Amino acid sequence: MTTKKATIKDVAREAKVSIASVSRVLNGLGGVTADTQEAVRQAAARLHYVPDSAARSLITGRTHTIGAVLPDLYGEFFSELIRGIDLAARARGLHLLVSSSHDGVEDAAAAVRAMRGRVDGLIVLSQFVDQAFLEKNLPADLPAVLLDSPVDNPRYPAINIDNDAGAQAMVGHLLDVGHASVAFITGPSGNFDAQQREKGYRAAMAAHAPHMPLNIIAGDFTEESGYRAGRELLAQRPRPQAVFAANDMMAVGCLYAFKEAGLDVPGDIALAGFDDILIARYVTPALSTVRVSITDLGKSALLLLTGLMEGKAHTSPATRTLGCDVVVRDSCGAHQTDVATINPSRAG
Amino acid sequence: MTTKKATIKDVAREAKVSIASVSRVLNGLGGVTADTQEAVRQAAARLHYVPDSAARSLITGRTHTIGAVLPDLYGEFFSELIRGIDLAARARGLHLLVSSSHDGVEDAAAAVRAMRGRVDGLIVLSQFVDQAFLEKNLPADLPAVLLDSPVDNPRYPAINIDNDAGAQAMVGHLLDVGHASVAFITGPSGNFDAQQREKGYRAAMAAHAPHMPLNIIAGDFTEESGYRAGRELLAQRPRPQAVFAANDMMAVGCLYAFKEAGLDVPGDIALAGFDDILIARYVTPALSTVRVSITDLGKSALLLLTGLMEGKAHTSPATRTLGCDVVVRDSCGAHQTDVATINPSRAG
DNA sequence: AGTTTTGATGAAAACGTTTACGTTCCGCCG
DNA sequence: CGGCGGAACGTAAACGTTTTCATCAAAACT
Repeated sequence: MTTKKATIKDVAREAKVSIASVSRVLNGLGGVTADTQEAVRQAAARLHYVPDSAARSLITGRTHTIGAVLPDLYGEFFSELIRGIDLAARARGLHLLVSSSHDGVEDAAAAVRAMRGRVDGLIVLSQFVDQAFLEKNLPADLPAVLLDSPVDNPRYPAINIDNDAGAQAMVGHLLDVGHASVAFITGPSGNFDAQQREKGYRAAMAAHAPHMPLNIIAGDFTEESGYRAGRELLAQRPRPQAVFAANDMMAVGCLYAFKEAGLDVPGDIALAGFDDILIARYVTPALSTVRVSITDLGKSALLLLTGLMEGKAHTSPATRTLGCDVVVRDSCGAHQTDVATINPSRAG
Repeated sequence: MTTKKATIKDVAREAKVSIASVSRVLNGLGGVTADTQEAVRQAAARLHYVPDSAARSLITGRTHTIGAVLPDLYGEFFSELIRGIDLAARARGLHLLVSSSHDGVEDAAAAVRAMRGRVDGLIVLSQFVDQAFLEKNLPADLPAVLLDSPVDNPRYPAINIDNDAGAQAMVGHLLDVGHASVAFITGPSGNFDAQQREKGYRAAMAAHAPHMPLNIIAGDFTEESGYRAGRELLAQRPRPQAVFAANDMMAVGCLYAFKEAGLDVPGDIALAGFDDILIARYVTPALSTVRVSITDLGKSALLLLTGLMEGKAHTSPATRTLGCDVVVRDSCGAHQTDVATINPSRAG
């Protein structure tokens, strides 16, 4: 019973062949007779041999690992994203190195640099990442794809959620159902998603209700800020007939403000959010929202990345867009439950 | 402008010293004059030198990476767990390699084996993992800690959630509040958590209501199974006064079955779950449940693992237990909202 | 039968580090 | 003044692979 770990040499000795042949067999390179194959396989099994990945990486220059740099793992969004990435990575035999929980530019930079040499490619989602950041911290030879980023550069392909179209569709829906005045609760000012959703709100209002004044309240994506925004809206005279929050958590906060005031949703005031987080289905009334398939986002990112890694560098456009679906539940006052696909330009 | 990545040799040449000195400076090993230090530092900066981690791992045998093997990333539990692990790992300068989404024994075995050589330590959470599995797939020299596992062996320290005490406390609470008959919805039969929660239910009933017959319905942790169990319970005569589901998702499913039947919760029937998932707070009525700090679980696991990696092999007991808190909300019929710490034996 | 082609195999170089071991130099003590 | 110890630094071995190249036998041609 050997307690040391077996190396390729041990297998070679055990199988009475050279290390080259062992390597050939185990990597399926061919040029080996069936007999030696068998001998090597058995020897390897007998010794419980597992190739040392460090040595392999050193010589091949590949790690079979991809890295994911994320701002924080908190909440459903990131867990779903990682899950999507991991699922797709596993299917292609790749490992996943995650690095999250950094809340400053320096933190993010360190995370990206630490990936150097450990991964074959990188998926980056961070509001701190812009063109300059990448040029400074990203090794030139490391393929990377950006998520949810305003950077538009062929060297760094990006996948974005179609926030604009999603928001437009939802606002359009609210207006269609008969709510004349629609208020909007924004996300944090620096957030790219939040900006685009606001843009969509403005565009939809301009298109469908050009005569109505815009009604925009500041929020920061937290439930708490949604609650505050809700109270603010309640104080308005006349009260808006519908409220569209830039994300679901704020919509939920808003809902609690309305409930607290004794209002009936959607009877007295309609409400809608964005993201379709799990909770949306479970609050009362169930929240109408805009769904984005986060798992798909992760999957698309990985696929795009592996494409890059395999050398098809500039065949694809710099930026892709992932469509959203309006999910009509009870909170918006349209009585059927239905899913309408808004933007069919799904990436992948 | 060199397009190739710089190696230690390039730095040595640039600084006009030997590679050994470069290594010494960059690793802070001492035995170098201030002059050479400075020269090396500058050369390294000039060339944007970053040590190759594969080469380093090969010679040192350390990767500065720890691996997490999980069954699936779906749901809040795993996202919180990973977050806890990542947070603690980052604080100690360790990277995190995750491997999830495997649903068979073979899958799990492959995942564990693939970690060989890539990580310095392993955190494993999988219902497929038992003593034999570990002996077969885990390299003898790889430190590992188990999560939520029945294995009790000093070689594989484990951290478990105190499901038993948590379940006992909740059932005790339900009885205390005045619900004479408490039914229980089980989890999947193979699941360790589920088994322990059932054990807790039985123990609490035996202790507080020895005359009452046990009322156990099968479930599998899904919302759907909770719904079915709820309908089954509704058909019982007499109807139980309270229902304790082995996890929150089933409790939610159950809640919908009750609502559908027009029952008032907790007026007509009380309800409680286990896990304190995010949704628990948002359903109506808010769900009473047993909270376990999953982030702490991840953190404790990582701390225990680093302890192992640093050689303190057998100083700690084989199994630790992480306490739970009963969270009283509206669904159980006790009117105050309150958190009571049940088991103060927190690991860490 | 002689020559070429083919295919299997092994020897050895290479990857970029860390580190054990020499070497050199200098100051110090006896 | 000779030897000795220690600090600074360089040389080279080692880590475990993959891969190129040479070798060799056998099969395939002429």
